[in-house]
Amino acid sequence: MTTISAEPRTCSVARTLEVVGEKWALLALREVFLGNRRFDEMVRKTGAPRDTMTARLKTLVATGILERRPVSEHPPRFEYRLTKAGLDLYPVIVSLMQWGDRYLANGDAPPMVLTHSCGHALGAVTTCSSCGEPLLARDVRPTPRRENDDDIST
Amino acid sequence: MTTISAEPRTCSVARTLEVVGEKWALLALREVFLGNRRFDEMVRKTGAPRDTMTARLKTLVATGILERRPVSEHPPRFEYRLTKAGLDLYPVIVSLMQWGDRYLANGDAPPMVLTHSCGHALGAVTTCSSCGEPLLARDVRPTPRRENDDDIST
DNA sequence: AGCAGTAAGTCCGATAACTGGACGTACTGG
DNA sequence: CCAGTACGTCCAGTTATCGGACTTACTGCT
Repeated sequence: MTTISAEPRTCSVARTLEVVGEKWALLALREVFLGNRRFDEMVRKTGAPRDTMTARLKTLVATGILERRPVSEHPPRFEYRLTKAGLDLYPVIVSLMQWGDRYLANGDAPPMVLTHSCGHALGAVTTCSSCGEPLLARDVRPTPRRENDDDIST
Repeated sequence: MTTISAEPRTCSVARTLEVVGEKWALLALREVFLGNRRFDEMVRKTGAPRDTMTARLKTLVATGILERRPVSEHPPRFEYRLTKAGLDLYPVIVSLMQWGDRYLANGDAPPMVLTHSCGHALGAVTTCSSCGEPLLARDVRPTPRRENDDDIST
């Protein structure tokens, strides 16, 4: 009875990284979140090679994170807009930024400050949706599975 | 008066991605968060080439995200443990997982469920630390700077 | 003692991806 | 007509990644 090699774990982290797990993809998204939806702008503000940006945008569109829509017919111009799925990647971007502000700042002020609509500078906290407490790694465990951990029963 | 090219924006997202902005680095971290701290285990569970894993772990250690500590002298064995900085990357991993669960599940159940110490299955919500509201991209704006946006005054 | 096995890497050659820069096309505005 | 912008594509050179074999240092079994 052959067991399918359970080894490389397929989890949602891995799946997500197949799509956005690369510097330029995430930086392109950062720009879109900042309101810059045009190809050249993304290239300039991120520093990505145009080729690479083309490729990343293509997969972001293919996965339904961005939508490429014409914004002018006659000089053919396009805009990349966030879909619902794209908007939901905001926590990823914000947590990356938050971490960088804390640990890569070299004592300088953060290079960019965001303001929340409540009027304060943004600090993001990831919380448990059930109890509302800030999320700490030590408070979280994989839920034990009914079946063998390495094998899925028929 | 030469202005430093303001073009490729240096923000904390970019800085953070220089360190963890790659699939295998994040997947290695996922494993450490799940309690697998050994080289071979990370290789097996992530599917990364051993070479690449070596390289990633090296930079994670160099940046102070992981600590490589001997766990046995005589068969020389090592363990990679999260530092404080490493633990603070938890929100990044969790948001990636969360997003994958929502958008890459194909209607299947999430491949892994986490349980929070409050007793419920983990759903993570990123909130504003000032007002506590769930964070939506549309409620956040870059804080206007005093000086020109592209130039830093002397 | 001899053999199998594990842990933690290193080394290798083939392939794939990334890179910067030049180029193409389709326009607008002066 | 010329300069400029937007949105790419094409190229050739460099770098990174990949899977697999190999090394070193042990332990445990027979």
